[in-house]
Amino acid sequence: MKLKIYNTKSKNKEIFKPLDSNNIRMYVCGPTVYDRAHIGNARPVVVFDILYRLLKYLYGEKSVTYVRNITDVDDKIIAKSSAENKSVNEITSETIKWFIEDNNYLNVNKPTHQPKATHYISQMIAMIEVLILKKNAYVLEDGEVLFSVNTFKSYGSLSKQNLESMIVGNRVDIDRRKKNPLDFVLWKPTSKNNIGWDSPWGYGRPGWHIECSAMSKEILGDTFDIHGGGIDLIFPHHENETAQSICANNKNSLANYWMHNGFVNIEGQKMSKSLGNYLTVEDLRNKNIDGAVIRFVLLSTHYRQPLDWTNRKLTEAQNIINKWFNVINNRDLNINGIPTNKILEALCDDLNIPLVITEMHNLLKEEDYDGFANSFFFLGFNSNNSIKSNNSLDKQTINEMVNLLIVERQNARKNKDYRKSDLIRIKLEKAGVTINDHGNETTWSLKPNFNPSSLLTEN
RNA sequence: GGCGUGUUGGCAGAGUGGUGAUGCAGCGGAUUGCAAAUCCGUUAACACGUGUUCGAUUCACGUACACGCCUCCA
Repeated sequence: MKLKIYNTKSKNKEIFKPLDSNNIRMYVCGPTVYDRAHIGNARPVVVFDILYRLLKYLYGEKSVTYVRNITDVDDKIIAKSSAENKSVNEITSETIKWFIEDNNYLNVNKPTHQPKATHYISQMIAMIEVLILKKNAYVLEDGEVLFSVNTFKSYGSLSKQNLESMIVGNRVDIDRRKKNPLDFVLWKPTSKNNIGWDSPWGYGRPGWHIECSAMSKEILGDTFDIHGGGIDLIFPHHENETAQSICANNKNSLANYWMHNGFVNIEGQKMSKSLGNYLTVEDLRNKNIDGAVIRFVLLSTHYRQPLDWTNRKLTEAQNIINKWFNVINNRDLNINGIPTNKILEALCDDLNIPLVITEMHNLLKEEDYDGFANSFFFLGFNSNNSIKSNNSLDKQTINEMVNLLIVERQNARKNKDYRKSDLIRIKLEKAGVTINDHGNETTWSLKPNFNPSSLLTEN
């Protein structure tokens, strides 16, 4: 089966041809760690998790290297550290911990490498030195190093911009010291009491773009297969990154395929702290919304389109995941981890996950429960949490508690004490337990928002 | 001003040059003590205009509207 990927570079869907099919290399821009991850951060994490799973399936578990970096030096981090009177390291290590917890909650596979920028300072310095030597960069009097955009003739080719119109655009800062207003920072001088490192140009810290160039080179090599990230990164971040890497490495290309995911809106509006519609993964966890439900919503719109996060969608997703859980939990299944062909075909068509979801519905209609379950696990909907994470009760205790109430209700029904049986049902429903009566038999299942605490209270 | 994306039924959301997905909601039915869940059936759409074509929602051009990027941002 051939994987097709929409390549930002060519603006076309292309058949994916790896540089080396025994060593597929993918780099995705990860978080700047200064705050809790919002659902906009979670989208690329989940989308590229699916791609990672797919690549491993197509080329072999050990043939895929997936790098997702962590930016742990940056103005926002420094601002937060001084605002909260904590060290940069305290801020970043705490945020990284949150990020990992959120990812686990969403059942995201761990990338092969999660390099931190601060661990690659010497590689960045080395790369900047090469760029200066090759006259692609220049040093200002105060020790600031800038990349010279004019020295790279393909500058703008990834984002389809041309230099003149960008400069005409009114928002480029006019720094007279720059040879071209678009020249960007490689190394930024700073005072000794700030976080920084010694360099040939004095004490300072790296510019934003150079870290990805240095880390991808170190871990994946000069040229690799796939580079991903949010659509907003196309310009300037990825444009600058390619420019640096191509110049420093003397290669034609940094990544062969560039993939960009669309933004997340909330109820039709851009998410922002000032609008008060800022939604983090943690917020959803606190509401007991299952990771699989969040995952479902994030995947229910094609990754290149904008995704509108709405309450209505969340409810729909909850119902679907609930139904899927029931299928998985109430059957003997043959699990081999292999999704069906139609699911794979949809995934291979530039990750058409909405179509994948349609196929999941079809599998249930066709009563192909094994195919369904294997696809379900492949897509990572086998979340974790409904029982474990939101309480200290173990599965057995919950079973006993629920079964006790079920028996009580059945007895009430036999005695035609429907008032009592209805009360028990309502109580269970409130706790997130769904009752299914089939003739004389009653089965039950847990909803994604199962919360046993109300089972413990008396009526 | 430049670059880019989108406009599909009540809502969400794929896709296709000819047989008009899928989910939710709606409607009709089965089942049920009542529900829920489940199952069966069913209504309903392709922004507008011109062109290409035997035939366009699907291709081309234009118009309108919406959104994103060009500054930190996933």
